[in-house]
Amino acid sequence: MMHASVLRYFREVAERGSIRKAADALYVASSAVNRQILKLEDEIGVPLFERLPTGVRLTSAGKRLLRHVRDTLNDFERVRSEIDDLRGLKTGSVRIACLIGLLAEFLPRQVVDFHRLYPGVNFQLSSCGPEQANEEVAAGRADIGINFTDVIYGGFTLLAEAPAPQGALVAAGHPLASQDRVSLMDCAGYPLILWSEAGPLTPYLRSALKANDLDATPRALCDSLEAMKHLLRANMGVALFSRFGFESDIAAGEIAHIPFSEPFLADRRVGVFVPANRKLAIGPAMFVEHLCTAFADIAKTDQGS
Amino acid sequence: MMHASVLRYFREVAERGSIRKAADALYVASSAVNRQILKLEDEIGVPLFERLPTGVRLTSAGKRLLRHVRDTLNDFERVRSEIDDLRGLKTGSVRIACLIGLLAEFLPRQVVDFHRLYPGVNFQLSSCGPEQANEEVAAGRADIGINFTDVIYGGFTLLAEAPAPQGALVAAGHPLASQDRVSLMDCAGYPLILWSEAGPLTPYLRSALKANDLDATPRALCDSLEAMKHLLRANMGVALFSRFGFESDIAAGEIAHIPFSEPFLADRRVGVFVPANRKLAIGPAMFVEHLCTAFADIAKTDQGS
DNA sequence: GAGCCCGATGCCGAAACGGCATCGGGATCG
DNA sequence: CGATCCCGATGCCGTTTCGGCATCGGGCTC
Repeated sequence: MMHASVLRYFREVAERGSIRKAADALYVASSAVNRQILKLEDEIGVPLFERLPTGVRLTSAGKRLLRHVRDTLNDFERVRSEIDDLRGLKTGSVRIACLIGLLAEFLPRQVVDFHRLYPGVNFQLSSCGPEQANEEVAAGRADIGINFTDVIYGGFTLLAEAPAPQGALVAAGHPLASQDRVSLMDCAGYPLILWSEAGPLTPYLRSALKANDLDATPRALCDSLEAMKHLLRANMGVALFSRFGFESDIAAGEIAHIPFSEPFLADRRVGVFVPANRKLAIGPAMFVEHLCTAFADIAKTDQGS
Repeated sequence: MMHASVLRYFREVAERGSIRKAADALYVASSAVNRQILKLEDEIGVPLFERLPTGVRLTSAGKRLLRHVRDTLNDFERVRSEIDDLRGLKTGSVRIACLIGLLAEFLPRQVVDFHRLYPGVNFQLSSCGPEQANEEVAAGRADIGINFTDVIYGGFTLLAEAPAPQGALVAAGHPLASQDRVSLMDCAGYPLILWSEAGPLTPYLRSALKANDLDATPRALCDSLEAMKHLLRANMGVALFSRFGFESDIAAGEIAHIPFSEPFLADRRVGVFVPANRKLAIGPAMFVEHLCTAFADIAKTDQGS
């Protein structure tokens, strides 16, 4: 028992007005209950019961304490069943609208971690562009959103954020791979592998290309991270992305991520958000806490580097 | 400690993020703290901390539990200090506006009982007629009122009530003393000892006197219970009152109380009331609970007879 | 006055707790 | 790359606490 048994003893005695009756109901000897009550009164310093010939009755101090004990035990029961629900399989699902980059590696890792503790929770992961994520959450099609912080405006609560520097992704042998920083202009000189025709970088990219009088047609346009990785590994060109989604390839040394030198690109951040004024069910609430610590880890690691 | 020490251990570990640090702060061996945490996790059935090389960190279940533990310990501290305040002498006073009858014997007895437990609480007892008691409380000059229930109207909360049958008080040897019931008319035939010129009974009394063509002048008019008792013991006449205020003399056999046969007089009730929507300080709140149990005792005793 | 039920208490074995020493593993620093 | 440090985990043991049993004294009931 997490809570001292004297709490249950006290409550039972208070409710039955008799130490012996309470002891019977608790399946312990009345002497044990009696001693716990005496010890409790000694600790509080005030009699909690008045002794009548027919049993005991709460004093005013006892009544006050009983409120506390009831609240405590009831609240504990609630907490306990909340946690039990999570561990078991009674709890519904957590729906997350997430940027494709974090959906690829980061989020599944978090889901796996969480699932180890709470195997009963189901997940629904939707990949979204920065324009859609907010709407998915606002429309109630997702419980939790992950998006760039600069587009998380009113109506949402930002719970955690972490740096997500944009940069160039290239194969290990690519000329850019050895640089510390690259500018958009640097990238414009190479064949490009782009996610889609219109991403958040597109306007800047177009102007950079136009300024250098280069062809605006990317070498490859694909909406699959896996395909993109293949193309990158084959040195087909330069992709523009955050490092999320490529972490394992970067760690393996096959792909390099070089942050942009432009601050407005290098300083982008991603965050976890939920609708303001919507109370999360217990499953999403627990997972969101898990997510937040993961984000805090990213932020700390990044700060340290 | 009323609450299991594991609560404090858990909170300390959660806040310091380290079992050893927590153990140092708690002045116990780290192994003891560690074991309590392990046992707790075993009971809950879910890890509460993730173990990092640098210490521990709460899981989402742990965070949920921490909220509960914090609430519990904080609330307990509050309850404890409330009770301590009462037992000690830090708490202010309890002001009671009370009908003269209950102020004489009943209320002092309750005050003495209460004072035995909580010697730090001071009292201010005001004797009031039925017209004044409500006003004293409403005006904030008293925290608690005791009055006839039929004049406790809106704006007050009636917390407890008990029968207060009105009747005739006479010396032991008086002709009425042997009767079970008396009517107002019976009394009108004897010299009267009245509290004041205008009490709640006055109109009925006057009409009874007038109907019998008797003198409306009472033999004695006095606003002191002590004086009234002396006059009664000397067989100076009949007093009209509830038995409250004369209990010891009745028990001693010197004075007799004969309830009225008229239901609207015999069925009068007195009650404890407080202003609706005013939060009582802890002292008055505790005393009012004490009072309520005392009233319940009266009601029960009376019902049994 | 006998019997009954109440809480309180002495006694004893069982269980829980805390302290000490130690282990193994990851982080850190020279 | 190894020495060191700090972390949580664990085996061992003395102490404390807890619960069960029997009993006591005091009101209440019949």
